[in-house]
Amino acid sequence: MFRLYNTLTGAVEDFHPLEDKLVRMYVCGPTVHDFAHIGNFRTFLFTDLLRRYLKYQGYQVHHVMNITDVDDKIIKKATEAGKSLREYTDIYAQYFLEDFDALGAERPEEILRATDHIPEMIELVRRLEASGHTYESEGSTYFRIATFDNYGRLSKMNFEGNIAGASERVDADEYEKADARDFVLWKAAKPGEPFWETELGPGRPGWHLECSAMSMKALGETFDIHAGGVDLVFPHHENEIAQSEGATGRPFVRYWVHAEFLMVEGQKMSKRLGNYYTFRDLVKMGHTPRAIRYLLLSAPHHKQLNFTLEGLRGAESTVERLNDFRKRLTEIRTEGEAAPAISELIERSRQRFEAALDDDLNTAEALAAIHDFVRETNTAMNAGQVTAAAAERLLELVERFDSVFGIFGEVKQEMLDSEIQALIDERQAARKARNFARADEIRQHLTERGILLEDTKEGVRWRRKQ
RNA sequence: GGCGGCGUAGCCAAGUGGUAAGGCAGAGGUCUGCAAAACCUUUAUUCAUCGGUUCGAUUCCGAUCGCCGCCUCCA
Repeated sequence: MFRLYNTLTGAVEDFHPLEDKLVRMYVCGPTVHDFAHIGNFRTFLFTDLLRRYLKYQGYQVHHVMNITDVDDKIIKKATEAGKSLREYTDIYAQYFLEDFDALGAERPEEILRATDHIPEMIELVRRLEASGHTYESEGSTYFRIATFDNYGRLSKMNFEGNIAGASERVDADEYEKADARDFVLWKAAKPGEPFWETELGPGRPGWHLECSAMSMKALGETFDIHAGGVDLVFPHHENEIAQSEGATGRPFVRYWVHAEFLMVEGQKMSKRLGNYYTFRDLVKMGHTPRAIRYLLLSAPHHKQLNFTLEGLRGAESTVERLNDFRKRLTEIRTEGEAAPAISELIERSRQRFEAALDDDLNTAEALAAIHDFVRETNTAMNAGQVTAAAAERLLELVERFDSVFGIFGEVKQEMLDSEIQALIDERQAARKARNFARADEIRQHLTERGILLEDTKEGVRWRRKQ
């Protein structure tokens, strides 16, 4: 039985979707104003693993992800760049999807952009108005928290203790709100900023409104899973619940799942500390998308993960080993029946793998099952105990494992944009060079192609000739 | 100030009231003309510190130290 930690109830629960074999899930996607960093991708790779494991278990998954393409930061940057909102966000939305693909994430069934759903958002605000949850102030429309009894249930916030700190922020806020916790549904247009002319007046949507409107449009008023990073629990997800349930009077989401923060070298990632990495930064340093994927998935989503470059180098080795293992299995030609011990190994490994993932997606334990399986299979292959017939069954299990993790094998070329592909090609050339480091002709071969090799005590290093 | 999480070998990290998964790195070995690659074996008397509960605690409780998150845009 698949069990998931539900932030709403604070407990690990058996997972039962609303509809027998269909899972409806919504993931809060990126705000596209810059390249996404690896912390962002930890969340998206986690939700990718979640959708893959649901499919592994035979569910059909309807996975929706939004792209936030309007907010203060985007407006500021687009203006600076002299581009329209759409022109500007198109660029970064495209980069995001390229990175997403390169990391081996499966595309959600629907990817929705906020600015394509203004009418749905207006409609939602109208419903909230009708049920008395809103008020208008200086052309903006706000949600009145006092009208929603369950406010704070998801984040378990103690608002009493926060009042002092909160009131200072209210004074500094540029909008007039009746209560510090009230949030904006529809922001009045400001001079020089993009706006939509609607029945609520000229303006643009509040961030929280986007997700409520799009998720309910795509998945219905009540759906199974809503996921995102932990930092969205409050206020974003709390506000989504207020908006959605305030409008429909029905439960909004059944399982709230949150991915914990990614730490970098023991600290919060920040540009100031110089530990801020985008996916492309790491690729330019010579790392492969597969290893980055492996590392980001290697710890369970409910715990903080400490990202280190040493760990990433380790992940490179691990992923290469897994890839070599699979290749080795495909090359077995020995005839004969599969030995009973092989069947036992397959069954035992599969059960351990599933038990680990059933337990709130314990990826560390599931990977341990894979590694033990790899080692035992290698030992059997060394002993000549694996026939082609056995290898075929072993490979089936590898493919089953990989349908969830996506860490064996290489990324399909067509999924990568040319810049990323060029960097990976160099990396693979370098790996070959390392394997034949003392073979002069190979060295010369690479040198002619613009890759310089230099010997260090850690092995052969490579760099591109300028 | 309010609320919450974490601290396990050089690094990443799982886990449990009964005596420490897995990966990387390191060491040894198999194979190989020598290497490389591949593969195997091995590596924490110990789980931040100090107390307490218990027959027994890394696991429960308390204190201390350290790190982190949310409360404000944020994956």
